[in-house]
Amino acid sequence: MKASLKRPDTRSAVFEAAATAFAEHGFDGVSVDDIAQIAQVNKAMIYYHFADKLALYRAVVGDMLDSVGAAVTEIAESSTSPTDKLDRFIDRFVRLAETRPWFPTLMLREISAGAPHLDLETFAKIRIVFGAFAQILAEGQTAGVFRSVQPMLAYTTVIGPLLFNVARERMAAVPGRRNLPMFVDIPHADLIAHVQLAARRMLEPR
Amino acid sequence: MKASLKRPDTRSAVFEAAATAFAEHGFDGVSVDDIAQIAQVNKAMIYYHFADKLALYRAVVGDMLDSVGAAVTEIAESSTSPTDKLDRFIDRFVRLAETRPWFPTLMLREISAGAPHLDLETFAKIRIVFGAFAQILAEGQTAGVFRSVQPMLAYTTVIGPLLFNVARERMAAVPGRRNLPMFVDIPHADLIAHVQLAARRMLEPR
DNA sequence: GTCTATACTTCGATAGAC
DNA sequence: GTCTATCGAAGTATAGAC
Repeated sequence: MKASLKRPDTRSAVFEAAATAFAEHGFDGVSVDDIAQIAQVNKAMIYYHFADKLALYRAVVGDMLDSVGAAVTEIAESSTSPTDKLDRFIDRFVRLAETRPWFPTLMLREISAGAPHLDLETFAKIRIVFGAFAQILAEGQTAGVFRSVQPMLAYTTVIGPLLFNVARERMAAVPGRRNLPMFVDIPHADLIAHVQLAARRMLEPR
Repeated sequence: MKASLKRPDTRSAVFEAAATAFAEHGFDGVSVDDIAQIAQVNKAMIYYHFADKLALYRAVVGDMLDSVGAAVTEIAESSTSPTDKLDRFIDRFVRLAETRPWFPTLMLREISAGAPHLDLETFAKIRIVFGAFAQILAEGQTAGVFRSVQPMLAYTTVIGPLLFNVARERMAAVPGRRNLPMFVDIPHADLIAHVQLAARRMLEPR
């Protein structure tokens, strides 16, 4: 008995192929033909499951942001000290980036370009991530363990170094650059410890 | 008497048009036709002055890096305290970004993409910028006013937030996003003061 | 749901006249 | 140095058979 010609997982095959390809080469750098080839799917099927290239892209970004938002919200609402929550926020961010390497890469590319492919719906998801951070910050300020800072400046100080390091690792991945002193290998444990320390000192009340 | 048909400034017109356009839309997002139109120059003239699109791009990036490298090297070699040099490094970086808005934007885009358009010659210029920072750091460590840190981690902590904020400002520039809480206006003076404070605290020996 | 074929557009680059 | 015209490749999207 022959198996059904239907492939119920066509959509997810397209989805995963798009996620990795977009992260690697950006929105403009990936053609729909590329995605079809990676997913082992006919190109017309992509247009059957998604309205167009942009809708597919937004689906990928939105899905990632939902995961990250849920993860950091859980940390913000857990029952430890604000300082510990901050440490865990940083740690979780780096660990998520290890599990889904395309997530920080894709987001970094997008925001560096001025986020031309994101709509307000996507920004609402981003806001949840920032909101979790701001919640931790406010809790610490109320408790008197954090000083008063503009939340976005504090967020910038934490996320900026993490994203910059993602970019550094990506640049180092190109053959022939490994020996450049800029691209020394920095273990993620060191990165996490350093950002945690810098964040804690930044927020110390004096 | 008719003026000469020659336009000795054709090359620089192309150069400036390319700089702003590449920063705004990235390498792939700008066509040679676009540059020709902005510069009010015939497209074939671009290929007369530059080998190809990539060579033009690298010329733009290289020129910017030369300027920044010279500026920060001057600071590193000046005769003030390491702490003051660090403050001035941060201040100068933001001020240069104001004078030539396309510089940080373009660099951020490029490194976010994994720097696929940069060659080793360009990395040598980048290294000069990082080298100036590392020199300030080492001087402070020798003097005992800075703690021991991996230079690239320290650099990341300073540059990361600055570049992240550039991206934030660019995203906020799109109509309809201004009212989003993520995109509150942060005066550059506040940004500078905040990063200076965070950097100083990060490097405090304890 | 799946595939082939193709219409339509944009882009990088060059040939060759002046 | 300057310009016109154009080639050839690549990309998005759709029409329409099965």
